[in-house]
Amino acid sequence: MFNPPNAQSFFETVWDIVRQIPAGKVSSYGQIASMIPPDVDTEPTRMKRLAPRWVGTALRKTPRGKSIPWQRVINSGGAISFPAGSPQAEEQRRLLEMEGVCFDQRGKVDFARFAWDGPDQDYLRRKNLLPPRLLK
DNA sequence: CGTTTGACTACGC
DNA sequence: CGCGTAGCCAAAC
Repeated sequence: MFNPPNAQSFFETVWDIVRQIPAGKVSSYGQIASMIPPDVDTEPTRMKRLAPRWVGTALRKTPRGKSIPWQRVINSGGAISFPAGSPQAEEQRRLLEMEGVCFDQRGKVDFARFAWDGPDQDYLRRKNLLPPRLLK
């Protein structure tokens, strides 16, 4: 997906994309990853399962105080990826509910209602990004 | 400097 | 459906 020298720019790309997600909507690690062009050296098939994990890595290093809505990224199953009951999971859920995002009884978000469509075309072109894969 | 640890996902039971 | 797991490799210890 990216070589060590590119890690920082990859992280910043992730943070910038996450900043585009409006309140009340959610994205997934995989959806963010699907917008970032792969390295020319890397096999597309191989990066497929790799990329979302790096999005998680990038998000773990999210700088505080830069108003990045990290809480709006959840996993492909519609659930929060922090361990259930952990302080971080509860914080994320609280922030999302405050924005109007609902969780069902199993703790999942309905993508049909709350999935983010991705940034506008202009942003994609400006940043040289790919159209995101749509969330189910 | 070797080992462990992930804010993931697709896929097979 | 839900659950377990392989793949992956830079960070964090």
